[in-house]
Amino acid sequence: MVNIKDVAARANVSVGTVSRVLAKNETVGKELRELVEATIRELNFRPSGVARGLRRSRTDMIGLVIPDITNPFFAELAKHVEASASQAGFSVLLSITNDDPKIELSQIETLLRSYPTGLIVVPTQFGAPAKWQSDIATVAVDRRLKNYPLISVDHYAGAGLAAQHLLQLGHRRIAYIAGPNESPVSRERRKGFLDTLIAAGIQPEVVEGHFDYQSGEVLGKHLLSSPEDVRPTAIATASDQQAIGLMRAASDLDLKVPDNLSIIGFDDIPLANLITPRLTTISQPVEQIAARAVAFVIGENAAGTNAGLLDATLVIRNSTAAPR
Amino acid sequence: MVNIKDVAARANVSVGTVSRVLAKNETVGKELRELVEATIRELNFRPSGVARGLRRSRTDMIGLVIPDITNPFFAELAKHVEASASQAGFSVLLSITNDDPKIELSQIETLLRSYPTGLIVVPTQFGAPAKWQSDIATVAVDRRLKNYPLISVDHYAGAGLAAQHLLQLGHRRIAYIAGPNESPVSRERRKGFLDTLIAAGIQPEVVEGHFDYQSGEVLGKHLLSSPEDVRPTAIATASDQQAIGLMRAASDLDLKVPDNLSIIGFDDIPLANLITPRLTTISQPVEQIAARAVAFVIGENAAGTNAGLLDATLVIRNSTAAPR
DNA sequence: GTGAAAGCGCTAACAA
DNA sequence: TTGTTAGCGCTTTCAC
Repeated sequence: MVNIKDVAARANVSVGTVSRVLAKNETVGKELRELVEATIRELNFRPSGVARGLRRSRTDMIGLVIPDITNPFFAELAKHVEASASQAGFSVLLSITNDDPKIELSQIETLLRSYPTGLIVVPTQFGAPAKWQSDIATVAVDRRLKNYPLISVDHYAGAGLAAQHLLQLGHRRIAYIAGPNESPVSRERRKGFLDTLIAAGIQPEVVEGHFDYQSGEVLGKHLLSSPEDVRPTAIATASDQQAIGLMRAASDLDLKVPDNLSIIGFDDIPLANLITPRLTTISQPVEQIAARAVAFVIGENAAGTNAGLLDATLVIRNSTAAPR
Repeated sequence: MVNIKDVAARANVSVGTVSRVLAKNETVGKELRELVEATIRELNFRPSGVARGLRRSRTDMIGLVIPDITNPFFAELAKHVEASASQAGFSVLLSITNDDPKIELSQIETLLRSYPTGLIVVPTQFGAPAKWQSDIATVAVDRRLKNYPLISVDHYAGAGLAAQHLLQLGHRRIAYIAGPNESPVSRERRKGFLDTLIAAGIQPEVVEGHFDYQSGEVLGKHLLSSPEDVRPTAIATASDQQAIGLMRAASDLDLKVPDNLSIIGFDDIPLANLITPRLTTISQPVEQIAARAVAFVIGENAAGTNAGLLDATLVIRNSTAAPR
């Protein structure tokens, strides 16, 4: 492989000069700069990020640690993190924890060996606080992690939006399919939903499961099995995946959505807009979350782009309507 | 940060010995080895992968280059690649090309700066052959890339399986929703499907679009708009996403699946098993593909685990039935 | 504005 | 079996 020395020799300059050109250092004279640039192209010189990283004790990489890349929300997050990162000249090291704290720990230990500039992590939902530590810039996304700054949608307020929407449509028999109670995110969404409803004098039935399709279907069947006069006219879920599972349950029971049942989800995954009927849901600003997380860890967090809670928005589509 | 020298000093051994312990080199005496291991733990020593990489001209990373992480098939692939890689002690550098050859080129150039041990790439579908080059182990997945070994399902035979299934159910008026004709994968699937049908004396109607939900829906509406006596009783698609879009089209036209229309997809994405009705489809051995790709680039390709075409399997679920 | 040179933390070749 | 040491390819002082 051709290295910086080859380039220097070929261009009859010192390696220092080549390095300065690489760094877009302004102090290099115009002629020399152009000569060096030409030589770089001519020799097809590809600077070693590894040597650079060793010297600077920091590579142009950011570690992204997520529980599950097949979850559409995290896939979306990864997509935008990668886009922001590569925009800024950084590579992303992907690590998948499967929501297992043990794996999270060892994965992060491995990541740290590469001297990344920063770490963006969606922590595992359960279990003890992670016990790794390092002094590199770290930000938590979606879920709280120790004292690291958190970038996330406002789950509480977002769920409140969903409740309000159902209320405004005139629903009174409302049920809620929650996520696991051990998950803080799940608790916040649930509380946001319930608080709003209770403030309106309504006490919804709440069932609890996982965030996945399966849970939505199973719990949905349960909720919808009651006699028509007590059966909920609207069900909100803690995730779009649950909502989609719920739709399936409704269809199995010959219930028309939204005629016989209104459904509202949470997350606004791409699929939400593709199923029939299109799902009314609470949208997370994923792209913004990703951009902020990246900006934060690479130190570009200008004032105003700090960590913090971002607003969710209500996206009204075809799965909700007034009760009949 | 504590380094190998600190460990050596603390344990009163040479750095060479520490390095050998790190490398699990058997030639280190038991006592010394244990002493060093204890010291490593005591000092919380985390060896620098960067220094190691520089010295060896190769890091314990593999680059994964895919068009779109939000595509369920690629997400699944990424998941298993990450699992296999971290199993073997490798990190994965994720790169997303958005199916843009320009981006692919620059992303790969960036990846190469990190001296990865290997590259697993799902090349962009269209455009000229990529013009980057390097001497590190590279394998193409799903789609052909120059002369690199290809690991992929047998698209042609897989599509043939779908055709056979429809034939066996008794369908005669069959249509096919293909992927873009510029995509070799798309062409193989289409040819596999058509060849089988034509051999049975049937000439299906073929429409062409993209691999996404949208295309399935739009093209499906078109196919299903013909009068009932000429309308296809079964439609196969080049992807599950198209099949799901097609289901939506059918539902909009009040056609029951599989009573009035049989649908068979391709890929077996997780969602295929969750929608209503569950989708009959051709399953790709994604996990196996990922494992082989990783084994190949890290040089563990023992005889028998070579690159090559893997078998697709027919997964019969509820979206196909005999015509009425 | 440019060159010279030290050194980042490891590995591997060689010596003992 | 263990120690010593050169050097991987860069960046960054320090001179000039």
